[in-house]
Amino acid sequence: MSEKISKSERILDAAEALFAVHGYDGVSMRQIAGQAKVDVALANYHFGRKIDVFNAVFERRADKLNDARIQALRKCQASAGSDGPNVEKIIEAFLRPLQIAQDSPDQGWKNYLALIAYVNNSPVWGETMMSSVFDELVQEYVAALKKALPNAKDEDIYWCYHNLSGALTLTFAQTGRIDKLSNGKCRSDDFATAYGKMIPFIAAGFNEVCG
Amino acid sequence: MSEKISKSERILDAAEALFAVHGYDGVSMRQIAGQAKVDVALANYHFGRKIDVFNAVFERRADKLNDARIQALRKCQASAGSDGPNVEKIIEAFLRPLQIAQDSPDQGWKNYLALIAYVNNSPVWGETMMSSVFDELVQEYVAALKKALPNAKDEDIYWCYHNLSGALTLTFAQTGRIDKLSNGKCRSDDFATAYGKMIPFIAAGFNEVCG
DNA sequence: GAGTTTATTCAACAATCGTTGAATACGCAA
DNA sequence: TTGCGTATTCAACGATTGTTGAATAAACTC
Repeated sequence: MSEKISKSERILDAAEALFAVHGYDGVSMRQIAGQAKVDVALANYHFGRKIDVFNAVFERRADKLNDARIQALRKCQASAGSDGPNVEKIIEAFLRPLQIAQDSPDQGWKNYLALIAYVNNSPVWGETMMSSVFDELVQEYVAALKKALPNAKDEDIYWCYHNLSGALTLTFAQTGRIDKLSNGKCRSDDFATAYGKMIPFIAAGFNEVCG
Repeated sequence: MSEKISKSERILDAAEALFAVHGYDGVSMRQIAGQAKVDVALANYHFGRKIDVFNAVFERRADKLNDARIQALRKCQASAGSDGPNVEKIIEAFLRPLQIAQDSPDQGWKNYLALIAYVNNSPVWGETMMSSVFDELVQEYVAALKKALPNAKDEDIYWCYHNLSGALTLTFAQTGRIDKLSNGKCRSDDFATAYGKMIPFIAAGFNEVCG
């Protein structure tokens, strides 16, 4: 028998998977409890209200993700000269840690990224939730990008980051649309390839607009 | 007194505005009816079930949008030589018709684009709904891009389109996140500027990956 | 203006929602 | 074993959900 997972974690796993697909309002506490094989009242007991379950899911993996990305940035800064890393290296540091979602045997990571996609695109949660958890990290990356693009205006950097964020978010969502469009040549869940194409694409965009 | 709007259109307007912000499950028939100042049962009478209201909203402006984009493509193809327009012209034709959402006095257009963002990022609706309404148009643009990028592999074109679609979708969503990140220097609802930065950004990405 | 179709409202249905207070089971210290 | 705090279940609450059949109003035809 493999190691046991506590019921409170099973609740978060179930909530993560369901919220990622159906959004906050598309999931009931009973669905979560059912999928976690737990009584309805237990989620309330452990986390409080439904919105608190949602927040708990959103924050659970945030630190690990932020740490991995910060370390990737530090590493590429360390191996660069005093001018700092170029745009492509910075984008790569931003994206590659996300492959944990594909490399990890834990399907929860993929669900988590899909949840981020839902939150980031939501007019309700997009600004507040994303900012509270990811802004510090993003501003570090923006600072690195400004150093790599000394002639850029601030607003240009942010618009380019906006494009990066959008492309990334759609990847997270794993909707299957590109699979259909490309008639199977591309696969939504193939993050490695997605990032491989995205890194030079985004870097070229930054250099064009901010160069 | 200005021209009257029929109750069934008021229902669609209300549904459009609400679905765009809260998604399918975050909106009740009673909210829609309330905002449209109409009885609860009327939406059922006119459109059928709740999901049919959703579909009706999604399809209402689709033809007009597709027509405008096809015409823009035809126009830029006509003014190009026999080699066809270059990437930047094609992307511009793809994006500029969307400015109707900003130029039109009808706020509904902005709501509609936000709804598209919701659908495109949804693992539930993303593949089926988007494909049924927009695939024909997209494949026309893909064909034009292939002609402009004769050395590109098919899958590269689709991955690049994926990046374009993601950046565009996040713009549609108008979440206000870039406003906060940039400390007010960029505004989520400023589509004209967003497209102005996006066109050279995306074109450079295509040329880099598919060139 | 009578008759008929369409549009709209009213009232109500069963089902599901989030949440809670009380009851029961469990885990561990003494 | 006794006690006690935590974890979990049970049963139920009022509120809201989508939907519908019947009743009423408006628009249109002849």
